[in-house]
Amino acid sequence: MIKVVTWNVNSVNSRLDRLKAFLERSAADYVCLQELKCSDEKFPEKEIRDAGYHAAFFGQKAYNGVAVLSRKPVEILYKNFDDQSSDDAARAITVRTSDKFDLMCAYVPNGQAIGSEKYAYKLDWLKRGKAFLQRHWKPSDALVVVGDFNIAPDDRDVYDPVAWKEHIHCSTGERAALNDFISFGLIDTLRVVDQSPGVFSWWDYRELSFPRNKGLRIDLIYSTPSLAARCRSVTVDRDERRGEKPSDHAPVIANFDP
DNA sequence: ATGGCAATGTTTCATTGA
Repeated sequence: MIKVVTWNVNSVNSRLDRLKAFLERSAADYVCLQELKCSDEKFPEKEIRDAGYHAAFFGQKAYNGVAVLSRKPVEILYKNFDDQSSDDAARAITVRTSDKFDLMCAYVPNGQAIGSEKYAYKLDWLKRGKAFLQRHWKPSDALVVVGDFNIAPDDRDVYDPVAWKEHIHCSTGERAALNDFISFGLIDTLRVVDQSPGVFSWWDYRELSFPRNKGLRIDLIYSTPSLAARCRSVTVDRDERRGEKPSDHAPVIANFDP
């Protein structure tokens, strides 16, 4: 099996002990991280190497930052998108693996509030992301696109769809932008293997949201059809949300036939 | 309707997250 993980760690340095324990216990082949919250200089490259992983990273002071950790070395293809827009946020890194697929790790903008400047930036980011995919890949290629999309794809992915109706992460505009992004030719691997509602990947730190399972599924693993056909399971590691100093996101893990 | 929690840097508050 090829095990691919996406996890918003909410500061890689603050989560370093947990990350090392996760690598040990999951034995994942590829771990895509978002919200490193550190510059490249402060990325814990040595400790990750000591844990048996290579690291392709694209950091930023205080905010954002993405990385792909891997058992085998990868080739970095792109940081962010190779378009003409000016990006001051480190939100995407794409690598070529030696397992015959390319892998993009994305941290989609939060969007803050519907109608805000940041909301427009979020929709535009996804539009630029689709154009980026179209420039470099075809749906018949082997491509995995994972990350914190900051959008719950449909109401099964929301603990209280009525309360969240037309709120940030669930709005019609965001869902349309996400559907347009994946219309490149991407499939939500979780929905290949599991149709059930209530599979969440994020729970607010506040209000005892995790014990009450008041969550959202916003951390997603997409792939092109050839790989989706080889997807055998997609699970959320809820244990990672328990105990001392968890991230507010849990890792999402997909297993593909080799 | 509001805030509640956590991390970072601008640090004992402001900003951002979702």
